[in-house]
Formats: sequence, structure tokens, C-alpha cells
Amino acid sequence: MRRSGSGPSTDAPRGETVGYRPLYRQVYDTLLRRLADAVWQPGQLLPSEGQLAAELGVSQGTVRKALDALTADSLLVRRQGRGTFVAEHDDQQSVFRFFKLRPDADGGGIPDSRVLALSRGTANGDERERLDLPRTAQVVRIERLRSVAGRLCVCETISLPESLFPGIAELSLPNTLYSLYATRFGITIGTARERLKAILLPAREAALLEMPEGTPALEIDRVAMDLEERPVEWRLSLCLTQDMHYLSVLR
Amino acid sequence: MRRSGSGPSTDAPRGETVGYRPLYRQVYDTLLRRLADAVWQPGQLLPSEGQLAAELGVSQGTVRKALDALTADSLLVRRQGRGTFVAEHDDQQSVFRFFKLRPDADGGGIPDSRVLALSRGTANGDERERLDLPRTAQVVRIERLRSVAGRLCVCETISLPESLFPGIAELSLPNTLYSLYATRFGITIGTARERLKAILLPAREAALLEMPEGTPALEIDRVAMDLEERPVEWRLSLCLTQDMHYLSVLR
DNA sequence: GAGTGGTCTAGACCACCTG
DNA sequence: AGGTGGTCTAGACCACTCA
Repeated sequence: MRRSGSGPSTDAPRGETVGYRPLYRQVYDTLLRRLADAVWQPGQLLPSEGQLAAELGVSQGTVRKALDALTADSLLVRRQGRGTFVAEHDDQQSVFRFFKLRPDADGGGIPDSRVLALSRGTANGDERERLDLPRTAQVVRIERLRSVAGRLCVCETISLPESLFPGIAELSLPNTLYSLYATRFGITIGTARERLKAILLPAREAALLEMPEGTPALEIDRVAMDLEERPVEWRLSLCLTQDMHYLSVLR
Repeated sequence: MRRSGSGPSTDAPRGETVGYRPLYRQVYDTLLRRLADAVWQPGQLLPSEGQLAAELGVSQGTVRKALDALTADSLLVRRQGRGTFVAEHDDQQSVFRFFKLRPDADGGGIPDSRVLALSRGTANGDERERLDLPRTAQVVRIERLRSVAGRLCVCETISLPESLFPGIAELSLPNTLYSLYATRFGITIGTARERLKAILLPAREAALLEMPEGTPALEIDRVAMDLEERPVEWRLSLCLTQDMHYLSVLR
């Protein structure tokens, strides 16, 4: 691992005011690249800290700091006595990382999904804006209904750039899309930005959710980003909140 | 700083399967106690790492790890070359730590507040449940309207246990309540749990917000906790989301 | 230049898991 | 018993801030 600042100039001294990048950050980037390129698959055991340190030519403490940062970003999972693993975000527990709707009563279980429609077309204005796409870009749209504990509660439309997810329209879609993105297309969702509004259900969505038109609902406008913070999915969800709520924990 | 596991038994060996607590965690708890007891005031400069290490009888690295953890919990702010400071959560920027409502258009500025009513009474069922209070507990209730960029957008009722905030009903209330809690009552808000629902505005709140009855609105049920995770404030807010949205970032 | 936090290293020991 | 991550230490050097 070279101990240099970033940028094209070689052997720039570390003392440069601009462009200084700590060693552990460079290690972080190196490992992140391997994760983003799916060199290491979800669930896989990474080499030990000592092995990574030897391979990269840095001390174990520096590798540890990079691994800790990746763990804090929930890209890795560390288990004392066993090793460091690539995080799996399709676990029963991890479904809830991006699904914040909870039954008012405790419990509830895993959300269920049913695809209503699947189509392809040219990106519209909203899709181009959310996904940062050129005017001629093609997108795949998925419309589906979701239930929790047998109760219909979400109607959503998902838009994906076809360039990033070639042939996804021909696959049978699982309940948890994000694990499909990771395993079939090498795209790991790192963060998501959600904008929430209270709206009244339009006639069409009301019928799908088997509720009267004009029922209040929570609209969630979500853009999901990959590990390099590029937008890769846009999702517009209408959620019933009569027996459910959206949980947000602020720190 | 004693190097022992927690619990009443003295000199328990560190190898105990249960009750083992790392040294840096003990340092964390010690410093957290000083912050909770307001030994160090917001904005104040802490002793340097070396001084704390000498005082507590541990290495600088251990103190650093505790300080880093407190910084991650946003209780401290570290500035290279200057020192470590107690976080101030009443900054222009930090108002938005717990205020997630944003204008759809960029900008907006600081939210403004106007108190409508102030009353005292015995805690009702909701208040006892949210704030974990006994049946005879007294609470202070604050009802207020908030605006962003001159637009009326929030109507909320805040309930506080009078035992924790004695005499707060006699004070003139600032726009940012949480800084008042910290400076006047030594209570620092560490986390908050919000439950969101879409509802229709009742007549009374609709009138206050100058909107028609039945307008869809976002209901935010917030319980704010102090540094020891005890609930200290309950707040029920009704928010207009015609020109605003609630921003949630998931990682 | 002095003092602070930030990085990096090397080594020791501990707690945990598996065989 | 051996390997892994987790903790703790001590010391060196770097980057930043301010007088």
C-alpha cells in the first residue's frame, strides 16, 4: 500500500495541505472496491487482519481501523473468535434496514410482496431527475403490493435503469429485491434517502389496497444509492398507516 | 480507573463470562456521567487526552477510544489542533438533528415557534405510557405552532414531567426547547424515537393551521430520551406536507 | 513553537469460537 | 490447542490551530 496523497502526482509528500488521505482510508477504499466489484461475496469470510495487513504492507492496527469503518457502514460483520464476513442484507433481521413500516401492535413478521405489473420504457422526467439519467435512458418499472401479517399495506412503483439491471424484467422477482440486486447484478445498496408526505389515496391505488378513495396514506419517495453513492433505484410507495407506523430513530 | 468487571463483587477477575466490561467502556461511562451531571457545560473545552489519561490512570489510547465513542454518539465534538468540546445542539445546523421537516424547494431556514397555550395537570394514559410515569404524576403541556420560511406547517403538543422540569411553566420559552432543557434543567436529549402516520386534520388543528378540515397531514409521535435513555419528553406533532416533506436517511 | 487531536506501528494479553 | 477479533499500552510522527 503506497503511503501517498491522492491525485495524479507521484510521491507527493504527505504534508500537502490538500489531498492528504490517511493510510487507513486508502485501505478502506481498496477493500471497498473489492466489495463493490463483488470480489468477495456476501456472507464470505475475509482473510484475517494479519493476512490483510501483510498483503497490503501495513500494520494490523491500520487494517483494523479500515475494517471497523466498513463495519460501521454495515458492509462487514465482525464476529469475535470467528472472523470478518461480508454483510448479508437479506437476513430476516436485515430486511428491516430499509423497511421502516411497523405494526402498531408488536410483532408482524416479514413483509410479503406480489408483483402486479412489469413494464419497460423511456425514463420520464421524475425518473431522470431521481436517477440522474440522460434523456433517452430506458427503465424497467415494477408495480407491486406488499402485506405485513396478512394485511395489505403498501402499493409501490419501482423504477430501475435498464443499463444497470439488464434482463431483470425476465427474472422471477423475490420478495427482497436488494439481495437480487447484489447477487445477480453486483449492485449493493449502501444508503437510501426517503422523503415522506401525507397524501390522500387516488382512486386507482385505493382500489388496489381495498380502501375508500381519499383515505389518508403515507407517500414514501425513496432513492437508493450503491456503495459509491450513485442513485440506482427510485421507488414511490403509498402506505396505509391505520394499523402501522413509520419508525424513525434520531440520534 | 479500576480494571474490573461490573457488579458488586470486588476484584472479580476480568475473565468472567458475564459482566465483563472493557476499560474504555468504563472510561466512557465515567465521562458520560460528568456530561449527564453537567459537570462539563455545552461548548466547554475538555482536558486534553493526556490529562484525562493521567487523571484516570489509563493510557492515552484508551481515553481516545472512549472520546471517539462519545463523539460518535454526538455528545462531544473534536477539533484537530484545538481540543475536545462538549457538543452544542442549539447551533443553527444542529436544530435539524431532530427537526426532519424540509421544504420541497431548497433553503427554508430555521423553524419559528409561537406558543398557544401552557397548562399543568395530572398525566393522562398516553403521557404515563410514553413517559413511564406513575398514576399521580404531574405534567406540563405546551401547545404551539411552528412555521418554516413564514409558512405555518406544524401544530404540536409537548408533555413534560413536572418533576424533571420544575417551574418550566413560568419561563419564557425559546424557539429551541432542547437547549433550554440542557441549560436550565441539566437534561440533554440524546435520542428520539418517532412514529409517523398519515391522518386527516381534525377541525381544531385545521383551524389553527388555517387549512380545511380533513386535509391530510403527517402525525409525528415523538418520545425524546436523555443520555441515559430515560424518556423525558413526549411530543405529538401534526405537520402539513403540501410544500414540505419529512427527510429520512437510511444506512 | 507549543499544544492539540489524528495516524501509524509493534507487541502483549484477553475473550471467544471451533475442532 | 490454535486461530480470530477485541483490548490495552507505549511511543513516534504528522496535521492543524493559535499565540
